[in-house]
Amino acid sequence: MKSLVEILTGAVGDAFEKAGYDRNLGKVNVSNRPDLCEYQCNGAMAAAKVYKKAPIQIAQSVVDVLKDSDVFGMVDCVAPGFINLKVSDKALFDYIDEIAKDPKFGLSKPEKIKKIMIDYGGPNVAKPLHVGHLRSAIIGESIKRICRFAGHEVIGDVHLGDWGLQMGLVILGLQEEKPDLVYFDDSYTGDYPAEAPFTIGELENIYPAASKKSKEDEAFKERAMEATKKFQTGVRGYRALGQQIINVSVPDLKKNYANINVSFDLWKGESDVQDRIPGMVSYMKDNGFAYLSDGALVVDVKEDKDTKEMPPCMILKSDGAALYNTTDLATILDRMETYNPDEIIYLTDKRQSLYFEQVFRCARKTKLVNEDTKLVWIGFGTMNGKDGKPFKTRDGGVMRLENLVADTKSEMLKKIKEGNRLPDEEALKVADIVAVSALKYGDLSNQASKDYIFDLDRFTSFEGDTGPYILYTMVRIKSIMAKYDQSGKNSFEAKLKVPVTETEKQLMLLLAAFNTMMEGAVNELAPHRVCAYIYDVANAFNRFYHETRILNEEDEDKKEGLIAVLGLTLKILETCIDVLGFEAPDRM
RNA sequence: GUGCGUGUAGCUCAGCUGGAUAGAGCACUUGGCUACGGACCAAGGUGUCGGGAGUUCGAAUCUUCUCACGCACGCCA
Repeated sequence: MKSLVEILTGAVGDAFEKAGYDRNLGKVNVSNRPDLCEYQCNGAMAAAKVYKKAPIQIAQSVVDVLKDSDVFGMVDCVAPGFINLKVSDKALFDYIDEIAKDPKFGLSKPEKIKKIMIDYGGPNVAKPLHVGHLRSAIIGESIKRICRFAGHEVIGDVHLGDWGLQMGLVILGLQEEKPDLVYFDDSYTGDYPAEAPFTIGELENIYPAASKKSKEDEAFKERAMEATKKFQTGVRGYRALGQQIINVSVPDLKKNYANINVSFDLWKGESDVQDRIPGMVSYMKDNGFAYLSDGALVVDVKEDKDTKEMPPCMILKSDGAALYNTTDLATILDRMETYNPDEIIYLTDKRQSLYFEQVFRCARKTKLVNEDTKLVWIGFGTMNGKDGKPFKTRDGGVMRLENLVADTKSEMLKKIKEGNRLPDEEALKVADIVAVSALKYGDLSNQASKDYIFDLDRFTSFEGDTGPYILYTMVRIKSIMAKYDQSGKNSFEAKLKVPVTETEKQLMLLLAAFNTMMEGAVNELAPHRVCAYIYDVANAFNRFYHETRILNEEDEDKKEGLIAVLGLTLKILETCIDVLGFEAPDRM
């Protein structure tokens, strides 16, 4: 369905044409001078040069044609050639009435439904999630939901780090502690126990201890690398242990992600594609893509138009071992063969920019991907503390994600209890929900590519541009609608009416722009646009609410119209926060 | 050295891809509760848009030069 600005653009385009000018000059935008008009068209100024006429004359002749249009409630032209417009109440009502009936509120289906894979999360098994994993999870989850809302087929893959040195460290650490385990007995040929030889709690201690030791003790480090190699080359006991590490880690990871409303469709990892590496490597060699350079196997990815240095993409280290690139390329191969997606989106720290450019070029050059499969990389900035440096715990360590979430939740609980509106048990549940909104909104309202400052006080505040403020507004709407229903009516059946006040119209104009906003968010994969939008909607609603008596409105017909606006506002806000990855409680 | 990114109000951030007087929030001041949730609303002032030059009717936005900071540049991920 056409957006409101498209409809208005059509009408103004017609007018340009009727007045004897190119209809493409009729592009209408939301006004940046709300004191003067709701929409504006600047085409007359662009036309001036082409038609060698004063822009104000052109604008005037277009305005003369538009005067009769019932789409506009006001048309005006101002020097040097702005065309100022207000949509008519009736036209706005007709439009909003239509989008209210559409589950997607007027967002058109995509021209082509794409199969999109999103690679985000990227946790390592055996290592607890830390704050560095937060942005990938939050932004990736939102982009997944945005694409899905748009109508695409979306698969989210966590892409576990389950193949690197951390596996060897844990295995060795465990061996030091429990050398008698059957996994370390090379002569053992029977089945390994179904139960893991460690709990998640123990696992979380083993890794940091082993990691620390490997930094201090060179011999230990070498043994860890050896253990890693034994694991990677498939020594039975080591493989079985590796599997146990995954078995114990994954449920814990799922729990932690669930805590912040993040979930994945696929729990594949680096280990799943190892079988593909030998074939892929010989394919690259056989077809002349890969060659030896300083002992390492590389593929050149430099292009003629490059102005910068572009090192080759390394496929194998000089000792013949696989590395990150190898696994990522094999993963692309696997995804193409298993899912054949139209698009693969990666979310990583922005410092990996060059790396992904190399990998993507290599995948293209070696034809691991189809020509029409898009590879998209989204690099996000660092989450910093108030001092502007990467976020740390008070004593300078790496903050575990679990602790960050817990801190946010307890801060939220404190604030909710200050409000003293809810019984303790409910307060606890609500605090969790609101805390997630605080955390996610605080992150998503910034542009992903930029660094941002994590400020717990600000994010958990009920005032200003925050998640809790948005939720507060929604809770308020719910409360009014519930009261309306108590009088025996059904708020969801209330019918929209032509707006009666200016603030109501302003709110409706914003609701009508949902589809335009969402289209932009989809095209740009930009959750922060959704945040900016709901903040505007919440503000417009609160302004409207403040000066409008709703339940006390005596004219039942008017009251029904007002309730219907509330209902639509709520539904649109709910849709928006859902794509952002959080939800609203009924009370708070 | 090469490349990429960032620089907008005291602080945290927007700025719809070239439009009118550059906007929000926080903080600060003031006003509004017999009100549907006052966790709200209204009002108040704050800017060399890092700097210079250019492109044109018009630049925070495009080009170029320059400064500051951050990041990345073959066997880590």
